[in-house]
Amino acid sequence: MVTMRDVAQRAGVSIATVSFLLNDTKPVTAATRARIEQAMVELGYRRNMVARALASRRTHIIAMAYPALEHRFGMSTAEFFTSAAEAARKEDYHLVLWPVGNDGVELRELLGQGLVDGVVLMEVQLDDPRVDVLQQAGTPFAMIGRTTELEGLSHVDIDFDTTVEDAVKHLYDHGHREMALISGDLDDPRFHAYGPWVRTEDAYRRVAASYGLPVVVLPCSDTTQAGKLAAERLLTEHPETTAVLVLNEYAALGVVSGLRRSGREIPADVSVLSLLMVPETAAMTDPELTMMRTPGPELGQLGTEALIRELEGADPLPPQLVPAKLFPGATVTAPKAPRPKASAGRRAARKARS
Amino acid sequence: MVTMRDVAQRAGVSIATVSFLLNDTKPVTAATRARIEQAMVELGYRRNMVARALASRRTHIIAMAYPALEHRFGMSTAEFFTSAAEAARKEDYHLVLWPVGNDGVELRELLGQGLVDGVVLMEVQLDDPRVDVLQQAGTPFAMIGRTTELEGLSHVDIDFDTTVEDAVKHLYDHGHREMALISGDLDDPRFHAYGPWVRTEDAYRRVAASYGLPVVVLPCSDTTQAGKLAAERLLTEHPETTAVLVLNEYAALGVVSGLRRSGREIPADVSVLSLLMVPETAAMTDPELTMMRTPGPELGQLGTEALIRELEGADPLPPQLVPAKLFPGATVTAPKAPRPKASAGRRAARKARS
DNA sequence: TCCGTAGGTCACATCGCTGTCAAGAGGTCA
DNA sequence: TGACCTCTTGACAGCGATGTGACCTACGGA
Repeated sequence: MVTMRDVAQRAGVSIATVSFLLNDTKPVTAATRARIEQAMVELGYRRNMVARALASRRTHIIAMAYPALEHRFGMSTAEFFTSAAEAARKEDYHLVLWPVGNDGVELRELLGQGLVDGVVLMEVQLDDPRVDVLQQAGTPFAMIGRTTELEGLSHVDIDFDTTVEDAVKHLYDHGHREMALISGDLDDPRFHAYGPWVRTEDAYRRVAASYGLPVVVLPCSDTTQAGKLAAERLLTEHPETTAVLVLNEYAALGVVSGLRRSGREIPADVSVLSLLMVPETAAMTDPELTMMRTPGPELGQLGTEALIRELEGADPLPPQLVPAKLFPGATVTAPKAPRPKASAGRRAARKARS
Repeated sequence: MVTMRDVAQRAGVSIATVSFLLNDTKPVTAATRARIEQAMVELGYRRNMVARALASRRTHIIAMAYPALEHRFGMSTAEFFTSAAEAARKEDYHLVLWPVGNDGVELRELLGQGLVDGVVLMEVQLDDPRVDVLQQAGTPFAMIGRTTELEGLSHVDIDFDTTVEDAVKHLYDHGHREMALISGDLDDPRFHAYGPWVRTEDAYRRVAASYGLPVVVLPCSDTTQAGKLAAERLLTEHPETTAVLVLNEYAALGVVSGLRRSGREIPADVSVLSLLMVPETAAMTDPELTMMRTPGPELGQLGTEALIRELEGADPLPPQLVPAKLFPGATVTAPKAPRPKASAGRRAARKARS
């Protein structure tokens, strides 16, 4: 293995000088620099990360802690990951995906080993034990998602309020007045405090009310199968529904099949709008789903940047909320028996909301 | 930070003794062991991986090198990853997902830094530049997939021959005689040497011929959209087809929509069988897809174990090929106009194949 | 009684790099 | 010429573990 000592020797300088050049910690004359750089090329020198980490107490590794057991690693997550990895590489960090349990035990173990400089936390719960672990360990971290208590925690998240607002507006503007939300299953212990589900459902209740709409919410877990069942239940319990919003992307696929299996045409009989989805998944149904596109790339990047700034001691990035943007597909249209335009009263109610 | 020195001091022994205990490298008296262990608990000692790595020249980190740019990280990949991570943890290794390019450049960089002990290679191409990089660097590695030249390379892979054989047999036994394979798009430069696609297509041509079936193969890339188009093309070019095998799981979803959009009932008019898929994806269509289930969990585990054995200097695990197993869904049934049972001649032809 | 052997323990060099502190080189100014 | 800077470079003490070689008991056998 070629070490710094070898390079220094060949360049006729001390290893300290090589280190200064490599880390840009002290100025080095152009001539010396040239000699060192040439020596490095000639010897094929590559700096040893482990030794560097030990000496500097910085590994330049960031772990993306992903609760692999509780959450399936789907397309959306993959998006977060790849964009985060890219952002990290730009700043000379390695981002790796680290599967950990939601309870924080494995995370504590990981931190104790001193292998990572910081952590990007995914799938954050409203009251997440992993946050305590990280704080206790004093490890810098950024959340993609957020806990209820946010005091000084750097985070980025989806702007659920705006997302839901835009989604409902889209349907409302098409003339829908009988909507339903197929939400998450908050009774499932794994998810009862899962931020995206709680926040989306809250937002929907608020927005629907402000539009003067009846509030219909059905729980549904995160599988296609569950989506099928939820769709069937919806049709029995609320046959008047003309448009349905679906929170989970896999459930959304099931809702489409479920509705169709029960004889409904999409979108002729029922419009469907998926609230958090990636284009790949939207393309899986026929017709292609209209969706709010999860801002995975943005959030992955922002979260990583926020963390790195903290690691580098730069000014912290302010927390950011990014809404999912509407991507029209072909599953939303006007309801069959068009209702009269919204009355002035309703509009007023909506304005008053604010 | 609590170091070994602190523990040693508190237990009244030298740090060497602590190290011996921790690594089980030399025997330690029960009494000494007890003292040390108590000291560790009291101080909350956790051994520093970085220092350990530097001194022992083993980081205990395994990278799963995934070509994130060329291949989408889908459900199947997630399965490989999680099962591999689990297997690694059992053997006291950390497995992390490391996104690298297919050309080997980033991989070379990663290896140079001395951060990983070994590499699990995913999505192997028939002639993979990453293999050269790994061999040059002298880094132990195991492949999930395989190159053409396998001389002494430890690997595990899907048994494409058996998988395709079983799949075709399933359809044949249902009475299908007009099949088609919607394969990978080998003209796409990213995939022209992608093992699974090449091997599956080869196997299919062989098996179909041995069954005396007409060989119909359509290229198709790995998206739902492409699957839809391929289905339409199939119906125009080979309207006689009664059963279709689909290689890529996302394409399979598209094939189902495509067929249905063209007015075909599934499975009444056309049977569909997906060749490499995970149950979650199979559940996304309606009716649920009949599939050959990708042996992701098995392969992830086997690959990791093979690598770890190599790292530990144990006897190498022999290369293993695992077939995908049939998971009946509801997309395969007998063709509408039942053909006469296979003639004796055909059966003979099949037997003769071997 | 003496020696050999094996089991336990310790001191210390080492892994490859960082970063502090000190010192050398060269220039400026009085 | 000497005092005083500034700009570069070097020596060296860590970082927290590993693992070799030496040493120090005990104990059994001759």
